[in-house]
Amino acid sequence: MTEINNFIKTIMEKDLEEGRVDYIRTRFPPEPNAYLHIGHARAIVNDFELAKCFGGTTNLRFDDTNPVNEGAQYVDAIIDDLKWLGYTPANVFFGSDYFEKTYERAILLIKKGLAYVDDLTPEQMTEYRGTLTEPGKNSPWRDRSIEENLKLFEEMRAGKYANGEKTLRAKIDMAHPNINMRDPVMYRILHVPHHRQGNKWCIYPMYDFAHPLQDSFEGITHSMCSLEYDNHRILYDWFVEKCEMEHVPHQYEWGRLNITNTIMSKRYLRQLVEGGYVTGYDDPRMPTLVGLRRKGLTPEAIKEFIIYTGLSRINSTTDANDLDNFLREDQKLKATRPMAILNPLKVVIDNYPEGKIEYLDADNNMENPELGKRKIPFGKYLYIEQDDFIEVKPNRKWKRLCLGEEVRLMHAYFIKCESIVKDENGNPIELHCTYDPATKSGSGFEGRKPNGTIHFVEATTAKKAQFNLFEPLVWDETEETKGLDFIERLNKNSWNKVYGFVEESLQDTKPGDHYQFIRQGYYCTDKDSTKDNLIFNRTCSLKSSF
RNA sequence: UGGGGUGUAGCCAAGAGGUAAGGCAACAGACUUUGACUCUGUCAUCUCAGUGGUUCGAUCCCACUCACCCCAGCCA
Repeated sequence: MTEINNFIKTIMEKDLEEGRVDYIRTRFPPEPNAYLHIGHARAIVNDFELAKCFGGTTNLRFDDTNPVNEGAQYVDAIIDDLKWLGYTPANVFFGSDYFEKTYERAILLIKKGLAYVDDLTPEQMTEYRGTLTEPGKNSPWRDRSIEENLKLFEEMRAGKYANGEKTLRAKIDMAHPNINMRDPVMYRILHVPHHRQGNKWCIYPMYDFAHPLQDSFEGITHSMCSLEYDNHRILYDWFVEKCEMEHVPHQYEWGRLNITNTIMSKRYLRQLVEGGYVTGYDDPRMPTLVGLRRKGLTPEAIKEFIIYTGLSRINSTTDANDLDNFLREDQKLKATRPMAILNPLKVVIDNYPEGKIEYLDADNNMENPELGKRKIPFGKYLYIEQDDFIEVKPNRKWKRLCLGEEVRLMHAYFIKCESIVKDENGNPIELHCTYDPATKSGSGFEGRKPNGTIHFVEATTAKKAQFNLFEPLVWDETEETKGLDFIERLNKNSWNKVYGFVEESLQDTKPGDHYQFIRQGYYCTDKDSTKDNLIFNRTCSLKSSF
């Protein structure tokens, strides 16, 4: 795997060299309220890989300081995604496990006169905060005595007040040019049960207060987050200092990853699912990790994509095709390469005996002999791809079949096109060819060079399959598609469903298998559910001409 | 029009005063049991958003300008 290298790594190296830290510890802190997507994967890969570079460790910490919308089902899903990606956290922690310790630091702040209980309503608080260009003004409750604040805060915890009635605020500066410093709320009252704490708490710490303390409790050295938190770093450092944290963590920000034509926000992803536009969070079209997994992406491909695509403080937009490129690269030597014909053109080998079927040896992957061989049938009647034939050779570059020319059928023989049967519109519907037995694959024949190599499927043994993005592979055994009359173009108005002929060997797919179709796309079988999914994705194709 | 962040090729991304890495894509060619893969070559030179300045020398330092992103939740 490619070694990671980016500006955060440089920071870590210097911190180590110059003695600011003597170890590296990172954390991945998802809020358990959504499924992870490719954007999270970038954080995960960087958090883990960067720590790994220096022999450090990474914690998984669920940032569950807001019980609204958070749930245990997401916790399991996130752990599962991490496992799938191949990462094992040094520890699995929950922000809520620190509630008591966090509370103690809040008391400390109150005692130092740096926090106060405020009675302002949410509307008033907005009003008092000022605007981007005008300073805010002090709350009338800002100067309560330490004793009163202590008492009130205890009462807040004890459940004496209703939701929204009071907050605990840091006493910083209502005129600060950075709005985050205008007495940010540290605790709000929420009479909502917590997925782990139950009804133990009715006050919950805000992210800005909880996160730096959590990082400190865990001895995190480098706390990475996205650029939008840049404005919060000043507050992060303020809490670490004023709460007298023994360990001082530091926050670093990087730009978010965007992908062309890909929706990444939780809100829109939820709309896609709830609106029924997709079949669920694991729909192969979703950028979620569970979706990409069903689509056939491998953890290796995702990691390489993330590492190669780099990291900076720019919010970048990467081409969606890159992900497919890395999948192709990853599977190049791992996947077997069966043959399938999507737009069949009938071929009759005139000099081949009627009724004879011979089985030829075919490498599962020409570039990797370790994947073994399989037997593929060859006979008088074949299908080739319509795109692989043109009557008159258009130029020297044309390396496929045309009238009077000879090509190699992959794993089989040279064939030469002798004549064409056309329909009333002049389109070819059947080719008559001859084959040369001397050119059998593996025979070492080198007498002459063919005009390219194309793939094929033996017509009488091939299975008609429905390549469907959303459903398990469907074998179609209906009579009308079995015979040789199946020549119509089935796929013209279909973008998510494609029919085609697949070689026999593909009927024995096993869960976890990946297949790479020559020039067509990918087939993967779901590793866990034993569901088969044929992923026909033209952007995955090995040829740009598709 | 307050504060913060960012501008390097079609897309990512290094370089942090000494004469613009690398990857993807693209293009050209070689090879090939598919044109994929592999290999070779090309691809920023009135060049690093722009304009001035400092300097022997500036993408890098300074000043100003422009563009884009983030911030006014008791969300994270």
